[in-house]
Amino acid sequence: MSCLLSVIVATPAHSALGGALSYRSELPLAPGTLLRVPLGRREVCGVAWDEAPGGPDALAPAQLKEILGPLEGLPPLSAAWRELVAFTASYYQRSLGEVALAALPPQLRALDAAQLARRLARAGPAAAAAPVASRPELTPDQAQALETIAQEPGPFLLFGATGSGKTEVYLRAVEALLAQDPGAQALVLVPEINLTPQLQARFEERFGAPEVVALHSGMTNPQRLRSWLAAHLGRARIVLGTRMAVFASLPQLGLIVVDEEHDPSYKQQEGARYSARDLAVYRGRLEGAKVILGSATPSLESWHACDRGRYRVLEMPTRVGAGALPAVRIVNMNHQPRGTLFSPPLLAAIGQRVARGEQSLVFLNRRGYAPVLACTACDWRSECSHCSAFRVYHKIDRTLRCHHCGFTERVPRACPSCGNVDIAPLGRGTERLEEQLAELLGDLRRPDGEPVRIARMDADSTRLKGALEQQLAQVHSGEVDVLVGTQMVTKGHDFRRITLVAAVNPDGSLYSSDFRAPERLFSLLMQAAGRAGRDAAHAAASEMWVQTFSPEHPLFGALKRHDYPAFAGQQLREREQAAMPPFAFQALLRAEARTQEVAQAFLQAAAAQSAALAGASHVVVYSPVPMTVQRVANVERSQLLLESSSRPALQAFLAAWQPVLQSLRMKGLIRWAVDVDPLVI
DNA sequence: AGCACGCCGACT
DNA sequence: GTCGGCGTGCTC
Repeated sequence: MSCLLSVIVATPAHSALGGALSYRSELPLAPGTLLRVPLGRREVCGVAWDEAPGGPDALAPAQLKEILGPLEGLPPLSAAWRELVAFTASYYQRSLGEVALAALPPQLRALDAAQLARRLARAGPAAAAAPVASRPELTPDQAQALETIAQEPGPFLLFGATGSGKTEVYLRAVEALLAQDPGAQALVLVPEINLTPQLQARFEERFGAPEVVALHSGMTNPQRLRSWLAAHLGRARIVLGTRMAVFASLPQLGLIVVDEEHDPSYKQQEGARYSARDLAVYRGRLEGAKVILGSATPSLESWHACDRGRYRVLEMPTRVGAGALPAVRIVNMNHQPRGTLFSPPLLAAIGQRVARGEQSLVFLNRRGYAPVLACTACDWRSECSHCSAFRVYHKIDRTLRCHHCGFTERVPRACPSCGNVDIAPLGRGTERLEEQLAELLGDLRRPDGEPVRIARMDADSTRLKGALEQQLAQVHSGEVDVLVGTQMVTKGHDFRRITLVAAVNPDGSLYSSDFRAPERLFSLLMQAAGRAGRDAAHAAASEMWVQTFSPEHPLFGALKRHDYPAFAGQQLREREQAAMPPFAFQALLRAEARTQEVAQAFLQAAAAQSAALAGASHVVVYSPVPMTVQRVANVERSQLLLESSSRPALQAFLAAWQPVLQSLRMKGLIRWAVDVDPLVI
């Protein structure tokens, strides 16, 4: 007598296969069991699901196929894990199977029974806990934060200045968890792959290497499977990873840390567009695990949640070791001659640092030599033929590269349009900044009499494997005097000798149409400022320089005082008046098509059929607008904004809208997707 | 998403 | 005469 089984498999949100499929099985299998099933002419991996088979659109039992069998030796995924997946699928408008299967290591699908058995055996028994290494004395701030974490349920927002020792709080919180229950597990999320090795080293040093595993997309498939199994079997105590790790199977989860919780990288930008930070909070509640969100510049969403008493804020305003935050100098570029790159006082300040053997960091959020190349005789610009964007001039290899689609060509000798040989770079990126800085500082000498050394660090210079580590080592060893870099250099790195940080041209984002631009810029500048004066011996003389044409902007006033609460308060008041997030809830319907007309027509049709849907009276449906970069790789993109003051109303609306969207078939439409709580509009 | 089937242009 | 383009449709 065979029984019926509900199984979810990896199907995209808008195929006809939305929910679970029914199969026959000789043996009853517990929900959460991983198994292999036939699907069409393929064999795919699936997960036994909770719902009873035989829904309204069920097939007759005789039409059902038999499962191929469970993945032997793997305990089922827990009810809490399944609930997290189910919530994610429903909240972000994707299919169960897509979310569940994307959350599992890819290699799990590829292994046969024998290979899996070998992997399971190799995962080995848990090693004995290593003795805890010596630990630094806690600051009063840290001790206070940890006491509150021990006593209250959370979630907590650890609002700690750069260098205030947030990592030590994470380490001690994990320590306390393991002291209370040696079998417990902790999940630690970081925004970027780059940041995992250094944090992993600190956790391994404290808890012993076998206790800690990493989980991020930079790992090979075998490595990922190994980490995943260690977590799933309860052998690893600490899982450290990027946003994808929020779905790690952790049967004994007791604590979740989200470091740099404000970082936009926590929002997945394709497939199910989830926010790992928001899901971490949800998961904590689901599993009774404490959640710590840490940041020096929290997201306004989290700050607002503290205002409303939903999160508990833990303040750590002082830097460890009496280091002071750098003095902020705002340079009014309106008083400089037109086209000035470095104002004389900034140049002098960098010169002084070089002479003293200290390091400076010059920050510009644009890689390449120049963002546009232009003909001086006609109106030719280095446009990309596949995208509505300019190709960036990279002088190093004399190429024009599109940063959206990757299209690369040699720089033409002469203007392709009129033949004029005089084509000139417009604007500047890190390559040009490095070159110009070398000219401006060329005569300077280090204390050892050697000429000044300037280095550049961005996605281009660190593309090769090991290059990032090598360049970081050069900075740490003092080989470099002035480091030019993009956003990449402002995150997390503990540069001990840097005493000056300069943002030469941060204005661009200030007047962008994105209402989150000031929040991001403030965070970026605070983060950058945090790179300076981390060594107490030089902290007093450390400076953060900002060159701007809008010195009166309130953002800079708050930055000068290192006053995040003032900035956040001002921004939240603006957002409240304008009824914007976090005072309103948004979703986007994005469409990609062969032509802009088709993309727009799809969105128009979707909007036209929305008025009668559940929740529609509480949802504002705006008009479709082309995306900022309208065409990428010859695909036209457009989007439709939805807004509501009620999250449940928006959710109900989106759920009711889904079948309508699926029924809209349009020639030339490539794909569409819903983005709930979008970060970029 | 895969993977089929199906119906129209340039090649051995 | 076939190889192959991607449009349409199905998968318990």
